[in-house]
Formats: sequence, structure tokens, C-alpha cells
Amino acid sequence: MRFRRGDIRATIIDHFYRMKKLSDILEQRVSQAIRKTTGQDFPAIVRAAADPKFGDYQANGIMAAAKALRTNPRKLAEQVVAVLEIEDICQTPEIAGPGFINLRLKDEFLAARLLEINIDKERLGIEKIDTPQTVVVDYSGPNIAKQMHVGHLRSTIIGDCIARLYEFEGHRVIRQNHIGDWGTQFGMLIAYLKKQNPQVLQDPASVRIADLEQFYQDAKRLSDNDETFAATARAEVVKLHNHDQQTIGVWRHIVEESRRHYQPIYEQLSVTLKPEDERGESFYADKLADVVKQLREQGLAVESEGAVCIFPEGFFNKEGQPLPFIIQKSDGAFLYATTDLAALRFRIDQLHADKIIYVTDARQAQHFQMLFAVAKMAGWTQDRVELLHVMFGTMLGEDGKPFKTRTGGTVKLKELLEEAVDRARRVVDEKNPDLPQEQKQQIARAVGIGAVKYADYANNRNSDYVFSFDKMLAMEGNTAPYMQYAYARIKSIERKAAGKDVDIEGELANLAALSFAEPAEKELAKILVTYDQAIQAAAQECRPNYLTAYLYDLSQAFSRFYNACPVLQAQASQRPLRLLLCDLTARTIRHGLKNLLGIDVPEKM
RNA sequence: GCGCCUGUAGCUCAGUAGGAUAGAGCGUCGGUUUCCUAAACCGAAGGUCACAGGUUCGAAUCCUGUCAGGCGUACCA
Repeated sequence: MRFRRGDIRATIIDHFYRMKKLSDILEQRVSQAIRKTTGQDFPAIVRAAADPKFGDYQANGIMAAAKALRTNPRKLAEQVVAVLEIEDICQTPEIAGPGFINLRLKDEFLAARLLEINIDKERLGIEKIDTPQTVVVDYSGPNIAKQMHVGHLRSTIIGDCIARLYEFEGHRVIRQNHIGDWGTQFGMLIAYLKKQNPQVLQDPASVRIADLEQFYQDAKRLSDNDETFAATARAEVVKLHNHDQQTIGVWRHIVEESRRHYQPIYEQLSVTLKPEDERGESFYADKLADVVKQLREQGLAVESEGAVCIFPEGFFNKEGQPLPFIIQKSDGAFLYATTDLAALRFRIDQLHADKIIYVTDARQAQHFQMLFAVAKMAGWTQDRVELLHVMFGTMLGEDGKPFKTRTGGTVKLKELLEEAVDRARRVVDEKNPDLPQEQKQQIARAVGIGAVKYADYANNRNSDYVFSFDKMLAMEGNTAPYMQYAYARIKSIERKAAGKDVDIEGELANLAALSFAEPAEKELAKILVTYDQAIQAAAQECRPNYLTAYLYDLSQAFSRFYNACPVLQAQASQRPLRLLLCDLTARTIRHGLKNLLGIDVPEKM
């Protein structure tokens, strides 16, 4: 964002705080005033006001400071306000209650901020972070040779949002799709494929596995019932581990076939994972022995009941005995704990991660606690690398039990998404029957898929949540369609402008002084300038619901504004501001939904 | 037994280093359309924030204990 000399905006905006978050500026100003008054540092604790009658922001830190200094809080507040330099941003601060400082934004400041955001077409005035880190995000991790089911949804989309958030903040994000592409079940699958389709050996690419689920089940049934076949399967496992060329060829084919099944689902979900982000269990297979060797040499890993174990402090089993983190079974085989250790070491040593985020369900919490403890014991993190388990609850059906089909089977992700699109399509057909077929289908996809994703994001990820098509596809409430609708209404205004002789581009290009006439305008403006805070909070806590809550607030404020303030018919003096508010709202919703949540925003709906 | 997660309006859920009178949506009741998409907007009713103590100017939020549900707890992932 650059200002030309003489530009009115440059005179309005003080370069000192340009681009910084409003909440940070206020925090800094009030903290400075407290320091000036008391000679000591106390946090100002500036927050959005609890009630509109208290203004827009309130500083809560005075009471604590007064307490520490054993002085009267209201008196301290008066002294702080006396030296508080904030007249470029706020009206005269007020002191209220036991010692709150209430701040009310000046119209000129809000207007200047809006203009500033308007100039930045890519990032809406949001700066990249000062100190970028290398952040590894481990998410999705589907099993090869099985269809993706609802159990994979949350990790896949929550992880994707976190990756997008960190990337937008300016960090170097490395996505890692830790696919389950190795293990004993592959012996069975390879043996089965060789048996059913011998031509796979000559030309692996010629064989298609139409239904992965069926393929897996058939192979398993044969393995369970046919001892000869089971022996062949075991032999294939050995061949696989020895990198037998023929067996590896068939294995690779199975992996590629699986990818052809799940990659389209990623695309349908607008999940940013690419094949090159895959680094599955097979990648670490030849590094496992070394992990065990190193941990043994360090004296951390010891044999117990025939298995190689590490006993991190503070973990106990049912008998109250130390709980082992088993890295090699008594039969010599390695486990997922071993693979996770190898992956963790790789991410630190080879990917140079500063932070590693694992997005998996809450049931694995203890596993990751132990994994992180072991990594620390082994000295891998060097008190430098941050390890984070971002956990989430289970998806439940409307009966409150884990989400299953009527017959009790797992719900396939593909079918779930198809149903969401079908349901959305029915609504589009009803509400907007005259649109072309193709556009209706495109809207149905955006609304249906968006609804499923958004419903997941909007929930506090720690809780289990009840999956309901009816709720997520509703136009009322905190749903994707509600926000998409707000966006579509703005786009509709833009389309109608020409017919009413309104030159939007011209009016937006010549914006200068703006003044707020209606409360709804200012309310919307106040929310628009806090988008940066919402993003920061969501990224910092890895909680997409902070972002969805913001987008919902914004959309609600827009709907009120839309209802109260005509745009195209507005007086010439008022129209530029309203056009600007519409444009910024549309761009913010679009950025939040599409760029950060991966949810499409149709122009019409 | 131990550990983790959860417990907020009839239902589904928010509540972002402890802040003023705890918020939405659904459902219920009532209102708004010569006007840019009513898939919308406005209003009303509805709460012992599971319970009991504690910490302090102030607790849904922090601490301790209790109760309830879910999950995990030695060779699955």
C-alpha cells in the first residue's frame, strides 16, 4: 500500500500506526499512558466494548494496575486519560464503573481505515507477519485402498484452514499428508490384485480398481478364509519390505489408484493438498530401524516384556505402572509410534520446522503427548521447535451417536458431499428456477459443499458436533449460505448499478472525505476494520470458528445495513460511502470464505 | 484406578491472556415488502453458566473437590 504525495489519505493516516491492528494501536497507546503516569509497565487490556453504551473499545487494565500500586482505580484512570494521546483515533475517553476507560472511535479515523483497506486489493490492508516461521501442518492422512469416510473430514478441512491461515499471515507452510500407504495389509492387497488381475504384473496402469472399498473387503475376506492365500499375502509383505521390484510395482499401482479416488475429493472440497504434499508411512519405512537404534544408544529406549519401549514421565497404565511408548514390537515389527518419531525427526532435521501442527481427533491426545515427550527427551526439539496437537471431537448423527449410515456402516465422504449438493440443488431450483442449468449446478456445489465445511469450521473443534443437513443448509444463522447470500446481494447491486446510471468505479476511485449518516453504516464499518484481529486470533489458537464468528458478525451487520440503507438510490453525498461499504464487505466475505476457508462464493444464488 | 475432552436457554452451539446487564440460530409469539435478491430484517419471551468450596475490586472463564457423559490407558492407527 503506497500513498502518493498530496493524497488526502496520506494526510489522514499517520504513518506510525498505518497497517497495524487497531486493537494493538489502542493497547499500545493506553499502555504508554499508564507507563507515563505510573512509571511502570502494566497491560492496558483493551477489548471490544461489552455494550455499545460503553463505546467501541474499553481498557480494563487500570483496575489491576491500581491494585498493584495500592491506589484508587478511578483516580488512576483519570491520570492516565489526562496523558493519553489518542485524539487522532478516538473521541474524548470516558471513565466509567470501577475504572474502565471507554473509547469511542472517531468517524474520520474509521473512514480513513476503510480507505486504507480499499487500496489494498490483495490483502485488505493486512500486513504480513514480521518474523515468519517454517510451519509443518500434518493433516488428512487417508488410508490407501480404502475410501475416505466422514472420519477423515474434520482433519482434512480443519488442517487445510490452519495451513491457509498461517500462509496468509506470511509463514512458510509445509503441508504434509501422512497417508497410510504401508503395513501388513498391503501384502494381502498385492496378493489379491496379482491373483485377480495377473496382467497387473506386465502393465500395472492397465488395471483399474473401480471400487476401492469392495476391493479391500474382498481381499480381506479371501485372506481370512483361505489359508493358502493368507500365506501368499504374508510372503508379499516380506517382498514388499525387501523392495522386490515386482511387488513394489503392484504396490505403487495400488497407491496411485487410491490417489485417483481421493484427489478428486480434495478438489471438490477445495482442499489445497497436492500429491507432492504426500509423505506417507512408506517414506519413513527405511528410517525406522535407525530411530530405534538412536534411542537405544541414548539409553532412552529399553526392552520390556520383549518390546522396545520408552517410558516418559507422568504416564501410567491401569495398574499404576509406567506406561510405555512402544517403538518396536516383540516380533520385531515397528509401529505407528516409530513412524511418527521418524517423521518428527525428518520434519525438524530436513524440513527445518519451527512449529509442527498435528491435526487429528482427540482420541490420539495421549499418543501425541507421549510422542512429544519422547522427542524432547531425545533432544530433537532443542527447546526451539514447537509441537502442537490440534485435536477435534467426533462427528455425531442427529441421534447423538457417532455418525453412521442407517445400517450402521461408515458414511462415505463422497456420498455425503453428493447428498449435500443434491439438497442445495433442490433449494436453488425452488428459489431461482430461471437460472441456466449449469449455473444452478455450480451454485448448488458452492452452497452444498460450503455448508458442510462451514458447519464444521463454525463449531468449537474441541467438542463433538451433531451433523445435520437441515441446519447447515439453513439460510438463517451462522451458516455458509447466509454469508454467500450476503455476498450475492452485493454482487446484485453492482450488476444493477449501470442500469441506474451509477458509476461504481468512478465513485470509488474518487473517494475523499466520508461521513456516516446512519448507525448501520458505522456499525458495519467498525466490524470491517477488525478483520485482521479475527484472522490473528483464529491462527494463533488454530480455531477456525473465530474466523467464522467474525464472518457471521460481518454478514449480520451487512444485512442490517442493507435493510436500512438504500445504496443505488442514496443521495449523491451518501452513495460513495455505501458503495465502499458494500465493496469492502463483499471482498472481506470473499477473502474469508474462499481464501481462508476454501468455500466458493457464487455471484448469484 | 489414572489421564484427556465435554457439561452454558426447550434443542444445536458461541463466549478469543478474569471485566460492566452471559450471546446467536432453531423452535414459540408478534411485526416489516409501491424500494438494490423476504434465502432477509426488527421485536418479545426464555439462564442457579452441572454442583460445592476457594482465589479477588470483579469468575462461565483461574484453583480444589464432587457428579454426569465421551474417549484413551503395553505391543491397532
